[in-house]
Amino acid sequence: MNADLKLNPNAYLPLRDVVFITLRDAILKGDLQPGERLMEISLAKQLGVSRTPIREAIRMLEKEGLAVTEPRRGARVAGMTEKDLNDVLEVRDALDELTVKDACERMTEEDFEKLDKALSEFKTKVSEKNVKEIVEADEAFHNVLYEAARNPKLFDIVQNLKEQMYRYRFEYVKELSDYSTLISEHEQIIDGLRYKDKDKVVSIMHEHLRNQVESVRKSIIEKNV
Amino acid sequence: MNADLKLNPNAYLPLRDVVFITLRDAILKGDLQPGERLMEISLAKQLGVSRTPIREAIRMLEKEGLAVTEPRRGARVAGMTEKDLNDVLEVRDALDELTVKDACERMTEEDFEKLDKALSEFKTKVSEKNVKEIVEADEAFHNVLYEAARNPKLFDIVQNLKEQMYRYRFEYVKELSDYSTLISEHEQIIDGLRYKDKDKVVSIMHEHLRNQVESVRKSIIEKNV
DNA sequence: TTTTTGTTTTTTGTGTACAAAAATAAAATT
DNA sequence: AATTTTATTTTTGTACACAAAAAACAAAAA
Repeated sequence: MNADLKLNPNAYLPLRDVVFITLRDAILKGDLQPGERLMEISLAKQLGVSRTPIREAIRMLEKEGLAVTEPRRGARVAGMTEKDLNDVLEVRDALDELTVKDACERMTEEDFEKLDKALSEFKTKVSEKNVKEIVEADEAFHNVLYEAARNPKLFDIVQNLKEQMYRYRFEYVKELSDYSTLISEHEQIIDGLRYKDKDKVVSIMHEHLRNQVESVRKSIIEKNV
Repeated sequence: MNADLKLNPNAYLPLRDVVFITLRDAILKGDLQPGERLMEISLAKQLGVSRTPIREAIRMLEKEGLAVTEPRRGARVAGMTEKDLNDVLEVRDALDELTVKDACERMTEEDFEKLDKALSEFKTKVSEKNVKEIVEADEAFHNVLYEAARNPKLFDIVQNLKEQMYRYRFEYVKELSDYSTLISEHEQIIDGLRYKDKDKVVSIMHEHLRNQVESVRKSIIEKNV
């Protein structure tokens, strides 16, 4: 029943961090399913560590919204309702707007190079039609923007929001029959940034996310029934 | 040197949570200053608990951005640069916009009653000219909005951002010679919400925050020199 | 005086033991 | 058979012990 977990052997990090990363990845990959219990002794045995680092990792997962604990009843992998997902997407939309506004003002030539590179990489992956790689390339593209915004607080929050909906990251790509709109939107974003046309970039960005929202929403309804 | 901490005796909560709340409050109140070390044994002794709950609390503080830890060197109370504060305020501005947009659509009659009440309370406190109470009333007013937005994810993030700049919460009020603009802005927000005039509410909200930003920025420059 | 080196102390990292609470299973009662 | 009661087991909550790393200090050398 339990996916057999293996410690991500990042030496030089305290055990709690290694455990945290291991558990987080297991949750994100779906090896640990929503609702599944996170039992200290069992996890400790599986990972070959004591309970102490497990507990600390659980506290961290809690704060990241990936685990929920009831006192005296232990922790579980956090689940997501459709409402939760909507809430997250709403916030993300607002922060994506901020991101591109900031990026408009702060993009360097180096950032543009990265962005161009990310776009051509994205096009390549699209032509190869491998969903997983398309998604990764899409994320890479957007991560360039998040970094170009040069606001670490913003960056952290967005990363966390992405984490919370990581399970659904394939859905919006899986659904599409052709990816030309996706590519065109990316191109338009770059264009808008080049000409520092905030209004344009913002509106494309919103449109870009709205498309995702619909497909993800459909899939979560299926999954939760 | 160290403020003597006392356990916030919230029975029925696990010790780690009690410790967490105690430490968080101490940091927010300034009893624990930025940069100050959070030493496990010392804290454990002061609070009369063992190191285990202390460690878990520290992990939680870390994730909330209130503490920073270096491996093998322990944790410190997180500090804030001017850049950090700007970053936080930028995000808050974006989320305040989302908040009032949501509130516009979702406000119930009950919410309006709460808001009216909060406003008149605010006016009372202003007339009494007690800065601390004015700030609290102001926060209460805004919290009504955050709740009226009915987006718990948004709510949590905003609360965390507020926490990070808690130290500076007095500054924008202290600076003002008269509070009439503050009151008028609150009134205009209510008006805009009543008529569901999103654009109006959003622009007032931005203006409202911009005023704060300036005073807070001034004060942080002073404090950090 | 300044730098270097070695020793001691402090502090964190990790594991384990024991107590208390909750969940589960088994027995007893209706 | 259904329900309550009582053991039993599991699991968390908390404390403590020991090892290892880092910091602080002191003594010796330049």
